Amino acid sequence: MKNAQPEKSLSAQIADAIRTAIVDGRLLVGDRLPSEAELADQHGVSRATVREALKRLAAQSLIRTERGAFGGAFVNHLSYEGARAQQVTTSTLLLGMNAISFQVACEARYALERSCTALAAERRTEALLDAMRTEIETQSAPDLSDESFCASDVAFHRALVDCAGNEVLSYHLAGSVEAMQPLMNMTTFTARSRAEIIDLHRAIVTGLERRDVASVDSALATLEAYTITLGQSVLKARATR
Amino acid sequence: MKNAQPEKSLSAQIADAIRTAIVDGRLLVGDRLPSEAELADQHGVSRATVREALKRLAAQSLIRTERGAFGGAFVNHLSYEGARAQQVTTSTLLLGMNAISFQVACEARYALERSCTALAAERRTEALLDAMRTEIETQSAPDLSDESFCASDVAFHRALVDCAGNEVLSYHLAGSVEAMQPLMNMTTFTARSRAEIIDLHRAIVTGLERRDVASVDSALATLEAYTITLGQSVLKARATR
DNA sequence: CCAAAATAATTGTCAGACATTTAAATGCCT
DNA sequence: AGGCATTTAAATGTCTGACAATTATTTTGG
Repeated sequence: MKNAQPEKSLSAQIADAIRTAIVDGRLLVGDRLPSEAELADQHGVSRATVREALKRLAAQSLIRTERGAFGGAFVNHLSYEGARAQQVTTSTLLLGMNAISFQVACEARYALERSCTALAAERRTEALLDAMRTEIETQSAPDLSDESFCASDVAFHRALVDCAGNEVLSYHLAGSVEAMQPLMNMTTFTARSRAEIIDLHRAIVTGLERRDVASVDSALATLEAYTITLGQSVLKARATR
Repeated sequence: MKNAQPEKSLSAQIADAIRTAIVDGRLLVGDRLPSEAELADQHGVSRATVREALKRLAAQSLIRTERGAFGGAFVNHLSYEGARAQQVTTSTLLLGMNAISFQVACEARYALERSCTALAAERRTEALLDAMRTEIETQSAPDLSDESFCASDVAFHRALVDCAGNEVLSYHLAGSVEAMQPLMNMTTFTARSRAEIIDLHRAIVTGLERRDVASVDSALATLEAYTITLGQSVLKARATR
């Protein structure tokens, strides 16, 4: 295995070195890196170059910097929330830049979401079911804006994946589903289609209450099919306009 | 909604401004940003500060820089590969830092992977089935190292998710599954356990050939259960040592 | 003993310089 | 006119040295 790119910038090389040290565990969460001046000495470069390297790492949330005496750069604790937020921005950008068809995105979204149904039916808690019921209430308000409806929809599905009681699964699913939300939001919702969606949400909650995996799964499948037809009719309307 | 942190560093503020411009579509893929000197003028800061901002964006693969006349910073095209690589490093770090139990990770991994079975059975191609058969051959070599066995295992599962024929789904699943690989690799494989795993891989391929969703799904479920027992026995062996 | 002030360490920012890279413009020779 | 070598200009990459701002610690004064 050869070195591939010996012509990378110094700041990138230094960032890579530190990143590797963190990933390999030579630097642990909370550890303080040497000061910028020391790092500059160690690597034989100027402080400006070290700073650019540190900014790269900060952009990935791998480190944070604190000012003042005994400040410096510290290895960050990466939280689920932080990691998810990063994943969402990356995925959202990816989908936005690659002209994904609505149907493909929709298929992926529901395929992913359905991976939690079995666990969710088994482990759902009253608290999460209540959260889902509350969102259904919200969605039923007649004068709700499209944005608010979508936001509540996201919250509903978020609660659904949390029902699986597996934080790793929640992290991946919430990130994937949320990243696709901008594509999902292409559709505008009529009162008729909202009613349809809310009915399916009710079916999901009922299925979870009864621990009936099949009915939850089929409600999600119906929701997927319905969302795709909604999307297609929106596209058709735009084409003939 | 208030501004939360008006005391963010200038380089972070400038990075945010440019990032927002990219995400909002005011800067398109391939567009060239103003030169560092121009950006410094526009924002009323020094070139060093602008450079730190640009390095932050480069770390997220949002831009790339080219040297020379008519070089500069260009908005990047985010590829599936690039996005997946970023997702894997973030997720790997997250899991490594949060002391995830083997069982929880395993459960999440297989739950996610099973989300592609229905589509995979429907759409599998001969090319991908062949790729999976080839990996099974590789895994059957008696003098294979544990690392090579794991690598082939990843390739096998990668081909499986690709069978679903949905690039968005492949992206999310491949990233999620790959991120959990380090945790999966805790286990060491005896000849006996390898044979067991290979048998299940064969069952998966056979199921896909016959477009038999249920048998693929049950093979994955068995594989999950077997992997968990393997992990537990490894833990037990370590505890009593 | 406590509070205020000085101190020191460290990051954040700036200004200017030089090195390096690269595409385009120029000039020269055939 | 056309092709090849050279020069030029625009840009990023790096270095140096300085100062500002922040903050934990130490010192000082009452």
